[in-house]
Amino acid sequence: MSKPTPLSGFPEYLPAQRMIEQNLIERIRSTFELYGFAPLETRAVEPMDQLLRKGETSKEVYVLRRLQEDPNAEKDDNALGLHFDLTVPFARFVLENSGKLQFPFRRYQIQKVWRGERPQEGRYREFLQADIDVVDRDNLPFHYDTEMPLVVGDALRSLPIPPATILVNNRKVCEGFYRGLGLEDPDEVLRTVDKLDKIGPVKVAELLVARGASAAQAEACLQLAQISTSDASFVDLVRKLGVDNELLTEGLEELARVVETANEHAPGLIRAELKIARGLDYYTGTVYETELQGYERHGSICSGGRYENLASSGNERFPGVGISIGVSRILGLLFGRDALTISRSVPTAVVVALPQEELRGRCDQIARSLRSRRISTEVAPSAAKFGKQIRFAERRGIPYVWFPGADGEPDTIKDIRSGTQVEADAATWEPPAEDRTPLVQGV
RNA sequence: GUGGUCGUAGCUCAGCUGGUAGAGCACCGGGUUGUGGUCCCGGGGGUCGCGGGUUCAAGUCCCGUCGGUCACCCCA
Repeated sequence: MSKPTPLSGFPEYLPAQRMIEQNLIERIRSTFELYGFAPLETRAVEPMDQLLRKGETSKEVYVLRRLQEDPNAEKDDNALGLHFDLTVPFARFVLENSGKLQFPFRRYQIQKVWRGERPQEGRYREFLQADIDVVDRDNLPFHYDTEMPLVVGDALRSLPIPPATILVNNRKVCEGFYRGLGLEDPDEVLRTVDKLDKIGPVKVAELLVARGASAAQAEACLQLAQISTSDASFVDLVRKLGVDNELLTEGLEELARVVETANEHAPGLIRAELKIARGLDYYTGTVYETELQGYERHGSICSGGRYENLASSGNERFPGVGISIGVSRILGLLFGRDALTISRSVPTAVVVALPQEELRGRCDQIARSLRSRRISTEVAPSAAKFGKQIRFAERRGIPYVWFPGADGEPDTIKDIRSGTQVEADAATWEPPAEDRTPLVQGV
């Protein structure tokens, strides 16, 4: 068998990187719980009709199929697909368990998702998302829309990564504005305007006109899209464009609340950016996007929004709002620039040197004693020369080597970074707090 | 899914218009009968991503494929 090669879009990390990933996940998780979000995990698959319920993303869904399924069977309406986000499975879960949940229900979910897209840096076919959502029965108070950026802001700021800015918009602003202008197809306009950064205002205007807008309408759309403020001053800027529409007014009011709340609790975190659209078509109001300083061109690292109708069946309706941190994207981008480091490639804090194979039992006892105080310890693999045993630790970044004392002498422990070696008792020795676990740092 | 670009030792790369593979670092051993990181000496390691074609001869040309990356699409 020839040497296995990587699978495009399915990244695998070495232990050092996996420890960094786990470190970030843990910080995110604890922030989510700090805000009272309850843990949830849903199965990896959903029935296709659930996944496709909301749109034309079908091409991206990986379908699950048995190798030996009957080729003559009639086409399977219950075919399964891997979920491509965590919001749709969550909506299904809420409907399925609505009788057992208390509302408003807030949960977090940190899981892999799959999309059949062409991979590139920061874009994968299998990747990890850390998602929070709040849903309520019938009506979800708007203040949850203002809470989402605060939670995610705290989570992101707890990570050793560059500063992030949450960009926020509201579908009602755009739709109301376009309708107020007399444009028929707000979704189409939104899609076009969303390309502003990539193709520029001239091309966007051309496209809008090509799709039936007048020059004046196109110009107004562009003016709206170019509004970007860190406070609620965008409201006046929009008003000056002279479009009047009820939905627009409602959207402006909502968006202003999101921005003002963020500025009150987390200055510098948020920016109203009236050109962002978000792809997923189930968003109906607030939409979030997040740029990471220095990595703006690689797209959003954290997105979400308000969905009014995602979870509904019959006369039951559970509107929600949520946002998802793209853990894999953040890692991929930062790893690509060596912008995340870890102090060692293994969890081990102490290697117990082995003087002779016959003393392994004694070394195991030392290790057990250290482990009983939660100090990660391993015993050297063989009774090699001490120089080699020290090198074993050094290559892995392990900070301490423990030397059992020869015939009656006390044990000693050596900090191989400084070279200092002192007497130590396995029953009481403690490492400095910063050496207990590998240290993850941004560069 | 469409198109562009790149792919030589673990890493960074050299290899002229085709003539049967090299450097630095890393790694291993010895100098140093047991405490590393300096220095000296020595060593292992590549079917040049993979497959096919052209040619007397291909890392070097052509095609395909896989992988990385970029653009489109879409999006974490």
